[in-house]
Amino acid sequence: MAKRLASAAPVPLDEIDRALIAALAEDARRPVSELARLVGLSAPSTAERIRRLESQDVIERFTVQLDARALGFTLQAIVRVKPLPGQLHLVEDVLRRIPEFVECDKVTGDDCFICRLYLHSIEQLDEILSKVTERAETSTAIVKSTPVARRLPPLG
Amino acid sequence: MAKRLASAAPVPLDEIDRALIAALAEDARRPVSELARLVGLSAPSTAERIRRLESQDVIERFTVQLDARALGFTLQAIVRVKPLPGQLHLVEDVLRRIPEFVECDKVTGDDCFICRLYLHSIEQLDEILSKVTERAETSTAIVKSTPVARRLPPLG
DNA sequence: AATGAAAGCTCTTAGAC
DNA sequence: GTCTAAGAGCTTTCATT
Repeated sequence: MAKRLASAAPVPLDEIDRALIAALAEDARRPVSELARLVGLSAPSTAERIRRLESQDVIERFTVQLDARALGFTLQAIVRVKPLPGQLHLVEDVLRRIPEFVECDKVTGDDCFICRLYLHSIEQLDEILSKVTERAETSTAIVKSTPVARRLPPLG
Repeated sequence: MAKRLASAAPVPLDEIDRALIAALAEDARRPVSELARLVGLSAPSTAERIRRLESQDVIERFTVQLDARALGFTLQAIVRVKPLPGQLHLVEDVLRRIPEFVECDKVTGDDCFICRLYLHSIEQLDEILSKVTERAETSTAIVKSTPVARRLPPLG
């Protein structure tokens, strides 16, 4: 399965590709036969399109989206992390190793990292951030609601 | 399929549930028979566990993770958005309607919204933010790398 | 690239522990 | 809550257009 170069031009998608991706985004476990009906192709063609989208790296993977609340994570926070001088790599390692940080980006500007943190309670915030504050300044915002939950970007 | 109450106690997961979720997170399209082998149960029991995790809302959905770069989104930005007085609801609507905002949280503190924005080019940043800046102050950080890509929270 | 038909798997249901 | 067994349904292969 030939891997696409990171620098290559965008993969062009047709209407059927877009419909297929939308159907898979809704429920990735739908049988190929059902997907085929939805996009108006035969099952073999549909299966081949899915394989093609995977080998072109348009589809990274099929995965499961969990509900943080059902798992007892009653709070979410967005934490901005600004490492103290000389602590950049250590801070990155610390963030990686704390599993409650479910997402973390290194960004331009004053705050070096922006991270999403899942919490069982507000008390847990201090507990977790204490592992970071020896090496970085942090600034925490508690999530009150999520007007846009993770969604697909525009496909065309 | 009885829906779980949002306020209910966390759903307790056993080792098999955790293995099953991990296997589905890696590849949500794996056949039940393969999942069954991986977790050491029969196919019918495995299928029933998946249904149970869905009806308990632990599993929100099975979905597809796309590669933004293969789609031509060469840049990602994190934008903090602080609505001007009286513009809060309108700003929220604007963010929702711009599909390049793939995620958006309303948070405590001075910046009301924190959003993730996919971009085809740096020129597109101004283009998109101009729809917001009439109604809000924005502060943009460009993503340089992603030390922690979206991952599962701790399950146990 | 897409299709239909058929072989081979996979899923689900049923019934029992 | 789990299992086996068997029928129903799905996926894949391949020859064809």
